[in-house]
Amino acid sequence: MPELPEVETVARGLQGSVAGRRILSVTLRKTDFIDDPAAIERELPGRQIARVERFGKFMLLRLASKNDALDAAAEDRAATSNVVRPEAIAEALLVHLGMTGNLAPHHAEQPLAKHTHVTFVLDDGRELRYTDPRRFGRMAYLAGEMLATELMRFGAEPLLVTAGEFARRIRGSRARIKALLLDQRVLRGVGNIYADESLWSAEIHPAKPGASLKLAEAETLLRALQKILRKAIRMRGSSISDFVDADGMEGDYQQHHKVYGREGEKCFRCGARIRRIIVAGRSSHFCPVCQRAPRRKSGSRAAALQKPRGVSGMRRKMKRLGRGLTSKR
DNA sequence: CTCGATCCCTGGACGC
DNA sequence: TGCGTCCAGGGATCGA
Repeated sequence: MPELPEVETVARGLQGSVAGRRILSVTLRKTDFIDDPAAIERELPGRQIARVERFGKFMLLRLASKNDALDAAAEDRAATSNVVRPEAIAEALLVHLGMTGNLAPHHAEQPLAKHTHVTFVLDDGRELRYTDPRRFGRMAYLAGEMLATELMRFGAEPLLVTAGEFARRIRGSRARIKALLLDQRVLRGVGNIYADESLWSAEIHPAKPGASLKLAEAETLLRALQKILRKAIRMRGSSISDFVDADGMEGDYQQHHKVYGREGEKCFRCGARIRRIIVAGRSSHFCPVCQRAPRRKSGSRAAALQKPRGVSGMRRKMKRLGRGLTSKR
């Protein structure tokens, strides 16, 4: 399932293989995952793909402006900047791979794979094809204000966000940390695998409320997440279902998963059996020993089992965390 | 604000 | 071999 490292891998592959190519024509088949199919049929033919970037779990196929040739100098400037300049993303095709999406170039003679819903004929004899059996993906042509507005819905880039900003976003919410990591308005790009892996690394229980994390815990979690994401990118992502990149290659990071998909197996750190529970509506894999359950609520039972609690002071935890809010917005 | 439930969708795993 | 059933999961949406 494509998350940040997988999408980054695909985007890099496409940047190398189709950037600079011109789209000659478009063929749509199933379109129920496309925002505005007519817009794609109307706007894409004749357009040049200037660059392919990742934005959270989205790929952004930036289109060269209609008339001008690619301005190499301008492209270089934009590529080395962390700031997304509005004029540099005036028009783009957004592609979200969902669970089973795949976007990759093929020779035109190659037979269409099953579930091929979109075909972009390129100017070099190849076709950029989008396949997606489950159609949980999404595709949209967006320009100008519409594009800017859409991108503003998302939170910070996990690899760029500062520890302070991350801590502010996490600790300002009472939602559980797992839910916060998956919330694309908080961070863009983190999915179930890397959320579980980073929580295990940081030894934080997935059901722990974000507001209950110490500042140091939040920093540890971010560093763990970033380290894992970088390593996963280096290994071209995780291929757990049938993920392959734009070259048809599988990733290798699934071999390094510590908890994801390891229910019942031994924790690499302490030997306890990895458990799987549902948090935020998603499977959450964790070590019940390394990642202690938060007190109160259903977690109280586990806490009581592990530590017979002091006799009387059963609920001295009235701290109430003075509502650090002011998180604006 | 946060939660759970529900829906979308298909292939793969599993049981008989 | 061939069903039928359950499940996975990102994200939108809705009611609580």
